[in-house]
Amino acid sequence: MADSVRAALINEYRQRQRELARSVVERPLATPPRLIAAVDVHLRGTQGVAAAVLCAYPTLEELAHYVALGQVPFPYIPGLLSYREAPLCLEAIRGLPESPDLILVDGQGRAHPRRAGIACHLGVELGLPTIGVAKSILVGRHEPLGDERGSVAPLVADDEVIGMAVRTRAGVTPVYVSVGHLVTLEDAVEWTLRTTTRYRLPEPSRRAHRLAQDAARALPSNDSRD
DNA sequence: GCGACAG
DNA sequence: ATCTTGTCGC
Repeated sequence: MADSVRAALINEYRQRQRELARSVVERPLATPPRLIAAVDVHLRGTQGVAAAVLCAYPTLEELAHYVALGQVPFPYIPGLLSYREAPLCLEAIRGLPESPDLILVDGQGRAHPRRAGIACHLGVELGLPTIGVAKSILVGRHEPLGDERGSVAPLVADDEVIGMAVRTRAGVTPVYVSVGHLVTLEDAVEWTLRTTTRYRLPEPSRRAHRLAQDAARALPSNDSRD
């Protein structure tokens, strides 16, 4: 397709994100979440696998999980990840036997060029509290943070605090936490730390990651068409 | 024009 | 993310 057409489509999606960003609600979690879920996606060619895991808090015991398979409908374009991964994530979360009180999402929430990362997208679509927990930065910068678990540093872009770099474990690269929907940034950091035990990522996220990875590996094989 | 760039 | 084994280090 012509580059000009592609550029016009990209602008359309960006505009949609600006609208989505206006629907995001940042407010304190009403009650402590008892059911905490996480979602993650693994890709194999044009096929995708999304896994949602439901855990109990505070035990972090796994109560249920659901795996959704399907074709991935959109290319990876930095800033437009939602359109690639959100449909399968929604299917996976909706497949859980109970609605979670909080969802941990692999990727950014507000820490996005238009303040509309995939955690915002899923939260608004589901009407549920979500937190973005990303392994790397999409936009923004931060000062160095302490070495101990629990150290934080504000992630700033356009003179605005859009998220927080959080050391979830001593001696490991921080994760980048931001509001998805129906939480505050303080809640987001608090619940990221509360669900993280001995690894860099929260336990529900790790389980979703492995589940999606295993399911993707078991998939037919190499169809990496364009 | 030159990088940066979630997963 | 994916293509992919071993290897360095606590």
